[in-house]
Amino acid sequence: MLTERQALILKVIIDEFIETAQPIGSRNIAKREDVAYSPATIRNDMADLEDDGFLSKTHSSSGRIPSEKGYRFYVDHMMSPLQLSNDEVRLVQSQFDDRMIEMEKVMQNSAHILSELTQYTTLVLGPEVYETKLKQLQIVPINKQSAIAILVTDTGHVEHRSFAVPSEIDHSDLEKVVNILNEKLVGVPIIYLDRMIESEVIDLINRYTSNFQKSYDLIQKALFNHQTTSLYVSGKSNILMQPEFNDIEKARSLFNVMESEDQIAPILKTNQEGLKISIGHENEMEVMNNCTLITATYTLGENQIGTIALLGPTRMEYAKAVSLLDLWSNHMSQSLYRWFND
Amino acid sequence: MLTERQALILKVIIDEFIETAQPIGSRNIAKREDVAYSPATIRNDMADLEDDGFLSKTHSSSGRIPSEKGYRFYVDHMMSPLQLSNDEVRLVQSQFDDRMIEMEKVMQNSAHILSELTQYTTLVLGPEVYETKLKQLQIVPINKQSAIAILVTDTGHVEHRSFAVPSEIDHSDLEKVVNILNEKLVGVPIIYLDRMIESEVIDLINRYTSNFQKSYDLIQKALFNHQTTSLYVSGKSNILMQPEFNDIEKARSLFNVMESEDQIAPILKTNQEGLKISIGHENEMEVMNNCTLITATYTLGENQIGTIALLGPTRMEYAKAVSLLDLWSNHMSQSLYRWFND
DNA sequence: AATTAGCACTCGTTGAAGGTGAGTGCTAAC
DNA sequence: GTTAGCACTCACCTTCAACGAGTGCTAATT
Repeated sequence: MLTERQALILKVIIDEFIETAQPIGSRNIAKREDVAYSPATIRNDMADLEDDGFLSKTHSSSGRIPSEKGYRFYVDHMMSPLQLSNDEVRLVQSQFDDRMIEMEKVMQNSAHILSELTQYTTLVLGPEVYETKLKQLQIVPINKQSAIAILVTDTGHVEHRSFAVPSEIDHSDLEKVVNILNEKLVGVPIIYLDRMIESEVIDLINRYTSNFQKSYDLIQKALFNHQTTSLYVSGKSNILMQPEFNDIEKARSLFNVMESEDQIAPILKTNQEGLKISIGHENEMEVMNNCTLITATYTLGENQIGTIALLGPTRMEYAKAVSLLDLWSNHMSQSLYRWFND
Repeated sequence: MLTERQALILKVIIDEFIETAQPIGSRNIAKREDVAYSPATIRNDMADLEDDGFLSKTHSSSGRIPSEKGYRFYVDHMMSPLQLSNDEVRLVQSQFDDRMIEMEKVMQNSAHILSELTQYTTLVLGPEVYETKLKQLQIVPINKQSAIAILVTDTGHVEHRSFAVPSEIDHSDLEKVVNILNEKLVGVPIIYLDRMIESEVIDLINRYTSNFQKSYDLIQKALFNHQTTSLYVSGKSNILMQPEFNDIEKARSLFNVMESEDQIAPILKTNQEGLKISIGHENEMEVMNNCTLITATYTLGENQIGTIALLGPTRMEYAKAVSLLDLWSNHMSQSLYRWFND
């Protein structure tokens, strides 16, 4: 479809535009060493590329900028994976050493490091709680009126809530109920806890005193009654550094979306395996129409358990972003496998 | 020092400027019902107020804007505490019901609600860990190679870290060590844990097998080896909504500071009791020279344990910000007292 | 037939010039 | 002590012209 020369010109324009954020003119392209054609020739090809929708102009006599179709072609057919620097690779590897590790920290850290390395905003969506299984329940009394309930899952996720303890309930009551719950529920997937309690535990508890029931109610409220989608966002303010957000209104509306977990989480969830790149209007959300979102999934064993994503302007350093995200998600999946599979 | 009329004019200018962010002219002041003087009279007083440093101009024929000295005078002498709306008061109260409660959630929630109510950025600095005492240690094995160590304090703070377990160490070893630690260390202030271990526990552990020592090392690394300053920031992007940050460069530099816990925490720490208002250049940090920071401390019993602050432009709704922060910190202190003192 | 040189044309950007209006300071009158 | 009147200032807006980076088209060159 594209001649070799057209492809070269498209690539040069995209590469330059990614770097400078300025429209690219034919004369500047001709100056490059790897381009051996005159400005006029280049102009002809540019006109063709524009006709075919790969380029556009900001006004009738301006240089060209890539269109979304241009980026799409670039990403699908011409992008050479960037050789990451040794420093970068080493930094990524060092994040996954064998020392202390737990889900929250991994995700937080991932968001942080990737946003540092790319200067884009990083979004990490953690494992759905219901994919994981109960490892242990624990009650820690704080004082006469309050206690903390702690739930640990087999992925090392720790949930905790404190709650008020009515005076008629003794800590030993709580403890006994927790023992019963642990006995019956350890190993049960979090999502089935409710059903399991219904069928296996309720009867057992009802056999005992009313305090047991009350204790159970407390624990139930504290631990089983809330959904957790764990979303970590880092480098939100990097978006401000991009010239496409010099218009402060655009920055404001994008920030508003990123502040809202409800709006972000679904975008990250609807996701096939591997890397996915959504350019400009391929993003459903209107405020992201001048952004690119690259998502990668990570796995625990065979299960996809979460998503990690980079959000930047459509003028994104695709090669670098893709390479990094790929490297990271692979390392992460491998490490999770090592840590959480016996 | 100021005549009554001058004070009135100063107050009107500040009130109007807080609302509109525009320089205020004499004619507009004269139009107000509560001002019975002609523009010329007002102009004379404005000139005097400018001579005394309470007002300034953006250019020679512009209206007046408050100077930092003007705000300072306003805050110290003329600000009438705002009657908060019933909705607001009720909302604040409802946040401190007696149900499930724990430090992290309180702080997170405080930051969130206050930034919603004020539209400024809210910063909450949590209790220094070393002010609190150990309530319980716990180890939860995840699988053969990893376990999670959980530390609970008497303020309901929960720290947890997972760590790799070498093959030669059995979970029963870990458990025994934790038992010893709990026996000796419960009730000890977190800051003294190290010393206490040195003097009381090490000997005890050394009497047992080398696996005990290794187990202890693991736990030590996981739990006792990191400082926690818990800083919660909410509504950072609110700063973007303020017209004084239409200049995106200013917004960028302020964001950079707010992203860095190291730079923010000290500002919140150096703090006397009660409310403190730092206007413009009273803030040491240069990027905050056009901001006002209002900090309030909250207590647990007699001890100040943390700080809660609002950051906005110098043109801040002082009356509302102060009233809300005051109301909130009082409620918070009272609730903490109820929850964490027997 | 493909490439390139030449040239007229487009249009955003910059800066100067002039008009407008909200504001001031000063003086003189009330 | 207060106010009316008036000249003055200056940010802001609009208009206009010059500039230049870029284009498209045509004709010449390879």
